Amino acid sequence: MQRTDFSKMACSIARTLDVIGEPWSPLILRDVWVGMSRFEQLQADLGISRKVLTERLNHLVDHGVLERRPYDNRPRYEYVLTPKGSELVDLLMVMVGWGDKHLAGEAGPPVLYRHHACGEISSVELSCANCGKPMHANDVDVLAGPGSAV
Amino acid sequence: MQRTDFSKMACSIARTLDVIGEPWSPLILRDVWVGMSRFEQLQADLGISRKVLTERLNHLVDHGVLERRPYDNRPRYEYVLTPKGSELVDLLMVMVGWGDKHLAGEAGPPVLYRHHACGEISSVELSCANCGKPMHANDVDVLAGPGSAV
DNA sequence: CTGCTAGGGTTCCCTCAAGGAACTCAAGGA
DNA sequence: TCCTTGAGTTCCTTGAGGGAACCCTAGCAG
Repeated sequence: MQRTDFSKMACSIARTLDVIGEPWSPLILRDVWVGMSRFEQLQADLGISRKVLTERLNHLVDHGVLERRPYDNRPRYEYVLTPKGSELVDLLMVMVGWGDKHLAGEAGPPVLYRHHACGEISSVELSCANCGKPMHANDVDVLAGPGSAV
Repeated sequence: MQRTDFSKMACSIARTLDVIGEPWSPLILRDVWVGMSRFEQLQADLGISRKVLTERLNHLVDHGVLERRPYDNRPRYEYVLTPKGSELVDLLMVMVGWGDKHLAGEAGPPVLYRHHACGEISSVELSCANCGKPMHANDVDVLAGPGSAV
């Protein structure tokens, strides 16, 4: 956990980091996304400490990213993405895109994504929600918004 | 710093986290993106420990995300985004989108982005690099790729 | 040529989170 | 009755983050 509290900064990046910025959280989200939903599965797949896994799962549930639901008469639970959590997966897909491009090396990408709409192996691109054209770091001006601290 | 080393995992998310997953790194990147480039500026703006700022900047430079360049005859340096670093800003823009939607509250988004292409205040949307249609968590199948560990 | 200032770091100590292993608890099943 | 399994909890050790003080270099003022 970052010792400095990011949640109160007037910055959506900092606030988002407060939710999934801790070590392991994005990887937990990834595993849940691809269908791993139980404590033991996650712990074994990630090799994460059980203590930290408990903390992260609680944190993600508290923030409405995951939902904890019983799946048996015994006290057994599984974790599934909420709609809010599914939207966070966008972030993971962009990470995958960057990592595939810059860090995959000779071996190529570890995982491929097939887009339902076109049936092709593809990757994500960022576009403007308004005009649909590409929208990257140098394509925008940054302006103060209504929630700015100043 | 996450104590477990993510860099060797066969996962582009884990590898990307190895580059910018440590506390503060995304916020440093944000500041550099919006034009803050010097050690003292970054330290003052973020309130980060000087020790940690030094470590993070070195790490980002080592990974080719930032470039350290002298800007005076005196030993003064500034940090600027490399092309690789600019592409990482995509990640920040998606964070902003999610944070604005789910965490901004009453006050509204702290910062707005005006898209050069259309001139409008907008936000990013994820689309398929192949067909251009929206591409989110539930719009893809995940398949093993050439660099998969199995 | 001496001292002052400013940027850009180091060094040091303290605390608290991550790692890891052992322990607990509830509900079936043999 | 004991065993097993999933899902945690407890406890100890180590090392990263926070914070403050210190250092080093090069210009510049007197």
